Amino acid sequence: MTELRRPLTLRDVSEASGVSEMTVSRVLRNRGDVSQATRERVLAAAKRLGYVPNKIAGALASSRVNLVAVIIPSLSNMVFPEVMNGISGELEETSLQPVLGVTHYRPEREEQVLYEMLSWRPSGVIIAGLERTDPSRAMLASAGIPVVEIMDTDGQPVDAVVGISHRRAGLMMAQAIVEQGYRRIGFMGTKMPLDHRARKRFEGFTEGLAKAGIEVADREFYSGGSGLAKGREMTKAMLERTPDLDFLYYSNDMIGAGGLLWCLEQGIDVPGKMGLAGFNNIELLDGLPKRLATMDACRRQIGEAAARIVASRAGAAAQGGAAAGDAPEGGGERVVLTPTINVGDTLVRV
Amino acid sequence: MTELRRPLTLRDVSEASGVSEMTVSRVLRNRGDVSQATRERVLAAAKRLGYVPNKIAGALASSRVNLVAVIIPSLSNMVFPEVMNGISGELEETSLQPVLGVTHYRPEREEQVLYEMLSWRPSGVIIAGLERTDPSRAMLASAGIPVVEIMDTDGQPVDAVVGISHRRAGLMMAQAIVEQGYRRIGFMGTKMPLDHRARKRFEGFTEGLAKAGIEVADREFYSGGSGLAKGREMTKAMLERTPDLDFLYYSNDMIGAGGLLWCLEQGIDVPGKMGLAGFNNIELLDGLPKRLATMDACRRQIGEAAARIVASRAGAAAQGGAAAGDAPEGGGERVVLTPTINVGDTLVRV
DNA sequence: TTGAAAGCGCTAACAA
DNA sequence: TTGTTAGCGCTTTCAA
Repeated sequence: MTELRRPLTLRDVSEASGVSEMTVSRVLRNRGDVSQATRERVLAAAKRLGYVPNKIAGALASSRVNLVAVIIPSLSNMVFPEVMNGISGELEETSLQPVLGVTHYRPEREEQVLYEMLSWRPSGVIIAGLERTDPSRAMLASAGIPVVEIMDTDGQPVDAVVGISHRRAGLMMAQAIVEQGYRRIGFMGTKMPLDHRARKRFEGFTEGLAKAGIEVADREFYSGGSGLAKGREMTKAMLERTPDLDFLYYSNDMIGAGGLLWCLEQGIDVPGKMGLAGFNNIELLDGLPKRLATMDACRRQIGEAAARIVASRAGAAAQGGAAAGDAPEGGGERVVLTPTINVGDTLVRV
Repeated sequence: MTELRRPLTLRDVSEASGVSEMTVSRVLRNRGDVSQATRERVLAAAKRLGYVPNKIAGALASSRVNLVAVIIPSLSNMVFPEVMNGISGELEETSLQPVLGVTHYRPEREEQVLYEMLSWRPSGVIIAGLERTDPSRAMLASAGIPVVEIMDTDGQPVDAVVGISHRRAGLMMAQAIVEQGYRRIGFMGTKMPLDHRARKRFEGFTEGLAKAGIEVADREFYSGGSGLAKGREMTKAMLERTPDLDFLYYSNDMIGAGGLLWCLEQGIDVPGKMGLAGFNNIELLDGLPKRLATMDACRRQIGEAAARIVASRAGAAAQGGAAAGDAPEGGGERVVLTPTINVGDTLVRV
């Protein structure tokens, strides 16, 4: 194998195969009519040389980039990998490729990441949440590409939106809890300014309780990883502080699972004396001694629906539908999924 | 806000500010000397218009791309998000950006992803594992950029490598187990052809046992997600089949945790009658009723070290060190980290 | 400190 | 079916 001094170009393949650059380009992209004989010669030459096309040049020339920017707050959160899987699963059918950016829940970081990704002129953006800085919103609005905001539908999207209403999710859970006769309810969750969706669930939750004339009896907020251990600690602390609670609502399954394990160890009668519920329906729950009640946030479906929107609009644009920037090109799709309660073993008293 | 018909270019900023394109470019990249007055006019115009530079054109012109391709098998695996965090943490100090590709443990998918990413001419590649198809290896070898293979050091890298010896990890665990007097040992793990690192740990493990004249008494392999539930099922099945086992070694913490929960529910004396160990030292373990013995795979450190190698070499190249393709440019770094056993509560008999 | 010209590697559009 | 020409938006290089 010869050591190369520089990356190969189309011209190298052209010379090696005795076919014009243009025709080589056609062969490699499967565009236009090329005779079988020529095609084979080109392919053979490209393979022999180990040619890898330069998408940068291609993208500049064609002003077409098969990238979709996906911007999420975190990878550690369990939630997002599954959304990602939905997105990539759906995009595999197309020529689009997801490119991931992570913001760590920091708005200014989101701004940077967005700027960075938009400067690659992707074919679309899928971005978590609806809350963002004005500059971020302005960038999205003027990018001239499909923008899908995901996870949450409580707010004003820039363009399309796919998600669930977290407010409604909280409200539904409150109703289910009240229906089961629980009255002294404690809440544990992440510090709110960071996590808007958790905040909205909490707001919906208190609203739901209020309808039954109930207030949250105790609450605690934490920051840092959503671990089992955190759930244990907080649960212990809360029950020592407010021993007469009969229900614990957690803003995510991970801390909920920690709380559940702690309660079971203490020999607390679950769900007889104490009910528990989390949020997200993570796979983990299936393996616990009792299944924590929770709510399915439709993560995979959200990813899939978002990807479909981008793919269909990007496809239409590529096939020469509306000109770039031609006003809201049919856009503004609004997909509101309905989360379902998974009662598990910790909500319904038998 | 005026609706735009096309993406803004440098020329637009140039016209709006009355400064040449070249000088605008200098301002926006902080290169070369520009008077304070000019700089301010340009910046103001760019901001007012909402200009976002086109990196595609920039990259083509400068043949410099601030992207690092990161290729991993899965996002669901717990392991990789933390490696990713290590990588992005380290790259935040530089101008490099990680771009993620996921292979789902499929070699042919790896080949595609690699081809796709290399066609964007990234400044480096960080890729999990050492086992890959010949075409993949060829692409990496001839890309003319730093390549860091991570996680595993048992094998022949293309260029640099950062990781642990999984063979040695398995062997160490075997020794620790034997030292504690366990003799009837069962193994549970993923189906091997998929997961080379799990395979190597298993090989090292059997080798370690063999040194003590012991063989694995029972084994079971599964495919599909590494869930708590899987660990429960398998553990139950194995202990019904081979009731006299006194130790269970799991190829990952998740199934190990499931097994542990099951054993505790059954009232099995852990670690007196039955020891257990997993692999990875995931955060989850801290919240279990007993902490599963495990091994720290140095995930974050691996990500950091890999990113440092890419950053330092990419930096050197950009500053005009060796010409591209100039033979192994100082490369071939080899970072072998040493995993440590975390004995938890399930390995050491008191 | 600023500007003008050339060209990065590819593809669109048109010609043969 | 194949080839030619121009140019995508920026940066490099060189001149002023």
